[in-house]
Amino acid sequence: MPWLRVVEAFKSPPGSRVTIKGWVRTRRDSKAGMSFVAVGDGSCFEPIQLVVPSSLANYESEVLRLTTGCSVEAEGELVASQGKGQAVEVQATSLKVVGWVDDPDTYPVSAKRHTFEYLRDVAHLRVRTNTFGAVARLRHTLAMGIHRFFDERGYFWVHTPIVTASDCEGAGEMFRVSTLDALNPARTPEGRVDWAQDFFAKEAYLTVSGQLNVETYACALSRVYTFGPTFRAENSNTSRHLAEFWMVEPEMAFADIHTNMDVAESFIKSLFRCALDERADDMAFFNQHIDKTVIDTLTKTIESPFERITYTEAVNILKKQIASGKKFEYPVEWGANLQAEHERCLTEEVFKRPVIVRDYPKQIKAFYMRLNNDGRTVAAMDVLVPGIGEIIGGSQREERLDVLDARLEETKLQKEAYWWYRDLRRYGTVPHCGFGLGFERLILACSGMQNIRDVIPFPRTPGNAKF
RNA sequence: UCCCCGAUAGCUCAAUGGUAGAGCGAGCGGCUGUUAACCGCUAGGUUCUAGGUUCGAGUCCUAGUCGGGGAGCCA
Repeated sequence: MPWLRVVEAFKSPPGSRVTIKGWVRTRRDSKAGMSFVAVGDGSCFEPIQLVVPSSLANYESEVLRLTTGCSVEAEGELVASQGKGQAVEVQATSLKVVGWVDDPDTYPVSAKRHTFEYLRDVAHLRVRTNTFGAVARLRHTLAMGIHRFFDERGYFWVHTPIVTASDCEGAGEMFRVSTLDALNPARTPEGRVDWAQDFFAKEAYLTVSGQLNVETYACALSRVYTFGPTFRAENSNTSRHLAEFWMVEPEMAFADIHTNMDVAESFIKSLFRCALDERADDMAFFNQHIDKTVIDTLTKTIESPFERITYTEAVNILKKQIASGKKFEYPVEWGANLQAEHERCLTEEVFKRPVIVRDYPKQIKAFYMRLNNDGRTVAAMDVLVPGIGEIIGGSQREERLDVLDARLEETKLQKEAYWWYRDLRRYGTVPHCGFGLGFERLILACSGMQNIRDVIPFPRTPGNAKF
């Protein structure tokens, strides 16, 4: 009898003889001489119902003792269901218990509602719930969608390093990577820690971005992207930050900020479409139980163009909002960073759809962003979406060596440390651009989930690296 | 890191400074082609930790730990 995943069983014709393997979700007994056992194996949202007759030899001894979480292996015939609630079910001819649940009373994910906060403490078991199973499948589907999007457009996936010994990565606290004895490190004659004796013979860290590395590949392969884990040692305690998260960073040669915006917009839309088309079962669940507007939001986002404005226009719009009575905690002033409340106002109240803001004052952006002709703004862009805020940050890169050097000087960075980055501008430089998309923030947007800790299997945050 | 809120049964939550309760889950029984099943019974507690105030603290005070919401940093 062929072993079918539940998702395959649902697609098989009635009369098929099948083997199902999975975990018990619920059990209901009927005095009509049978038990109904819902079994899920994670292959799709819906569990499949086994109809287990009381005539089985182990019915009294085992089937009636099944509880949520037990693993089972059942054989039977796929039949049209006599009951409501499911089209097909398995009329079981045998049911073998593979693994019991030790103590059903304390099984952490019993068949009842649990809060997400509680489930984070049992992250090893929470994926057995409806919500976390759906998130896990959506996460996979979006990851595959990302690779497909770029593959179809001729981008090459570049595996930029996780460990970086070049201190070129700029802003953001980094995690140190070291094999020195923390209690008794090698020391220089002056008594300082002697990093020359460390594993990489210099200070090393976990990457905060693959961008600088991937630029080198863009300046040879033309269209490339990275997709991998990223680490930030910031003490951020919010529902939108993780110490370890996944980031997608495309980088394109012979392309300017406008191409960058075009790619970012079609990228987001493509992924929203991917979620709706390929995870319809899980999306229906999210829409019903997590966020009743999520499918509508994704659909509308796909159908309408993103708003595109400059930072200067954004400031003017926000000032008009204030003039007509809108209250902000922080002032709106040209030259200052847009606060979360300002970004939210733009995307949620003024335009009510995704907004791309570009051309920010150079003093609030990174050294590598291309200086505009006005001499005071750079070709940077942020994509803001309702409910999440910033989901993408990117820019056209400064390809002119003299301008780059001037910016390095302005921001008090050491030219020598960026020697290979500067080489790209010395040898056949080209206009190029790219952006970074927070993968978990994308999953938040697609699912309607509220907390970023619930869309990654094992979240790492300040003070927490359990599991 | 800053501001605010919280921690009581396996889970979600009640309890005026005066005998710690309910719903769900679990166990047992009943009923039923069941499906958030339903009905009855039973078990289940170091009230986060350490101090303090009080005749008496789940409740008030102090410190800590953990969690949530918001802010900053960003993706």
